[in-house]
Amino acid sequence: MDLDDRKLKILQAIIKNYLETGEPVGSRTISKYTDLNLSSATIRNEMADLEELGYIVQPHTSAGRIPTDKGYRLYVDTMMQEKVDEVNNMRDDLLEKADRMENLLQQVAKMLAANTNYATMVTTPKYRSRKIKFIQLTDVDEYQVLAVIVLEGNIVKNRMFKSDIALVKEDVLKLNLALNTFLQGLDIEEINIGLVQKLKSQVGAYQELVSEILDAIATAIQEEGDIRVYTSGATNILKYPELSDMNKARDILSTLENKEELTQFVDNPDIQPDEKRGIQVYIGDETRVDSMKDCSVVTATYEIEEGIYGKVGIIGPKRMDYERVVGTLQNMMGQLDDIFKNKKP
Amino acid sequence: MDLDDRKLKILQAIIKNYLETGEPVGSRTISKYTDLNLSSATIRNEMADLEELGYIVQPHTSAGRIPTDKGYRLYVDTMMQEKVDEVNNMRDDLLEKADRMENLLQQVAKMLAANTNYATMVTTPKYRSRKIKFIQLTDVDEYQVLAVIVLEGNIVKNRMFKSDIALVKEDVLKLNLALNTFLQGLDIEEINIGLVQKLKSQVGAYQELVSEILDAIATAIQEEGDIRVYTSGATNILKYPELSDMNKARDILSTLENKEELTQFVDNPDIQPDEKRGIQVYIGDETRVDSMKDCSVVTATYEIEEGIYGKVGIIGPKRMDYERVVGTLQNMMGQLDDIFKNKKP
DNA sequence: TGTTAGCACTCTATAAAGTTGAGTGCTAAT
DNA sequence: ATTAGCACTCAACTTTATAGAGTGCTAACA
Repeated sequence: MDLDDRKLKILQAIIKNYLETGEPVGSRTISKYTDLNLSSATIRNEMADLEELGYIVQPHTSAGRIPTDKGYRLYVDTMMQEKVDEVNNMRDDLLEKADRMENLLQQVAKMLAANTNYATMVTTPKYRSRKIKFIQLTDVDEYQVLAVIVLEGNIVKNRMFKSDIALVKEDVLKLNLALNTFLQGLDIEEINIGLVQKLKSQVGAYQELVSEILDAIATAIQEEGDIRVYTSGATNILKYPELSDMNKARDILSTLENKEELTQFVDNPDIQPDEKRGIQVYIGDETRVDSMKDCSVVTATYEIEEGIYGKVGIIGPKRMDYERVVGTLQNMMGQLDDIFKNKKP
Repeated sequence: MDLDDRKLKILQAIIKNYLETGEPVGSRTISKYTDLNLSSATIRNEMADLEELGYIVQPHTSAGRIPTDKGYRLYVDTMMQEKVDEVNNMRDDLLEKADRMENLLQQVAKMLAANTNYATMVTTPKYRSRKIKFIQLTDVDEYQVLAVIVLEGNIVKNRMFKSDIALVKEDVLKLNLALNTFLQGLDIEEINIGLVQKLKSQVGAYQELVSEILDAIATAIQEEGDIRVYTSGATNILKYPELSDMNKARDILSTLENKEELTQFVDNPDIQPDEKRGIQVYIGDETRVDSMKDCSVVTATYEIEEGIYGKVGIIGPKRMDYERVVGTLQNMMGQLDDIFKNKKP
């Protein structure tokens, strides 16, 4: 027995219907609301076959059928016809409110959540190594100095330091110069003890301050390498009865609140032909997150420059409206591309 | 009929028991588990009185009693004996992980949530006006310039700008000087059109860049004035059956996710004698947040310097463990005080 | 006069039993 | 190969019964 055209059509009808209603779909429904013109009995026979093939199951003997993960997978891979979503003027809204990367990403999460009625996540882009572009020391007052650290890619960090000894303006300038000559263009791994010693030998009484600054630089680079995750619309999860079971809901919401587990969508082993903006669909267990075994996650990849990318994800029930979600995500990725391109005129 | 000592003791016993169990408390329970040595019948009589006085109610005829908001209020105001919570080594943990204000506050929210099993919120401190301490312009490359804006209180903001025309090093220096001479020490309201015109007349071809920078300064100051709210442990709400009703839970969680409504705890009209670190308890409707009518919120005030303060809040069911929460908060406020004091040696 | 034992009563929560209806699988006829 | 028809199943809902926690009231007691 194999999956002929009619079986495929019936399966599609079942899944479509289930996506809308969330209720098991019976043979009569399919018989009535498709143009196949088959009686419910025939549909029943076909359904029995589809069940044997593993695409659908009955929650219990006398109920209709619901799709299995395998069924959803087939649907997503071959039967879905993407809807292009009219997320009009999203870009304008985005630009208006967000002048900085972090805001932008948070805004993206928010808009997607509002648009889809699912929970959303956005990860910060993942950089490989980051080199130091330059450091600028400024004396704020007699005992305080501000260090602005600019990394490759124009990532700016600033830290305030307190010195135990009163600062002399010329010393600060000298320190600045010393730091830059030693550190400019270096990566974090390249800052070794020898270098630190050499640097310290040149700064006289300010050794302690320099230590602090070096630490700060290290953590700054480190933390820039960390992936952060923004989420939005977590409570949308509660709109879907099949996820509103108190325990499931708590687990999912915790996962969304804690965020750690979400980073695992970034490094995905299954690489995918790229014509679809890196859109990936994880169904149920495919998410590899235990609390999300009743969810699906759709992720898309945005790239801010060659090889530096992050993920945008939509988290909803398995019966989420995949077409719309994929459409919305593709649209959003387009908007983001525009923004990132426009940023370098 | 008035609230004599015995009634008070019984009320206290009822509330204590209800805080623990969350179940209506019957006369027999009180008769057995207090040292009053009264029969359940007597307790019943007293309970009837307490009900008439409005401190307790029956959810239905044949059930025990639960405290009303008025009952809780009396308890919190007069009967509670604060437990000092041993939040040991919290400070070390805090300092270790958080080198910056924002991180610190987020960390505070997280630790409190972990410690109390309730949801928590922390607001950023509320500044009055902020004056510009100095601005520092640095050319990053030929077309880009970095502006570091330092506000009074050592708040540092940085923005990157693109210039349409190639930047000349000396021009950037001049621009820097001009900006500082005009803007240093000024508040946002003091930057008027006349001043802007004068400034622009001195910067030759860079008028557009200056406009952008001024805009950025304005939004930087503005956004520093905005109160942000961090929350943590939102899902703890779901641990309490009386809040786990799907609709209540959704509403509460949304409120916590959206955060806007939470800022209203910052500006509190009821001022309070300060020996208790500004701890306030809002019971049910007192929160003035509709979705939280079944919750209580306990807030404490931290002050980073004279007049500049923010709030830390714990959100839980009405039957939250007020003693412990107040204790924990007082403790935490102590730790924060230490940290802020140590910051200026 | 305050306290208490005792009893009838109330009402929720839980369990048990009954009912309904959507949906199935199988068989026999087309 | 398709379909009408029928017996069967099972979750979901409704109804009825039962248990028990708790009350209010009364009358007796110290």
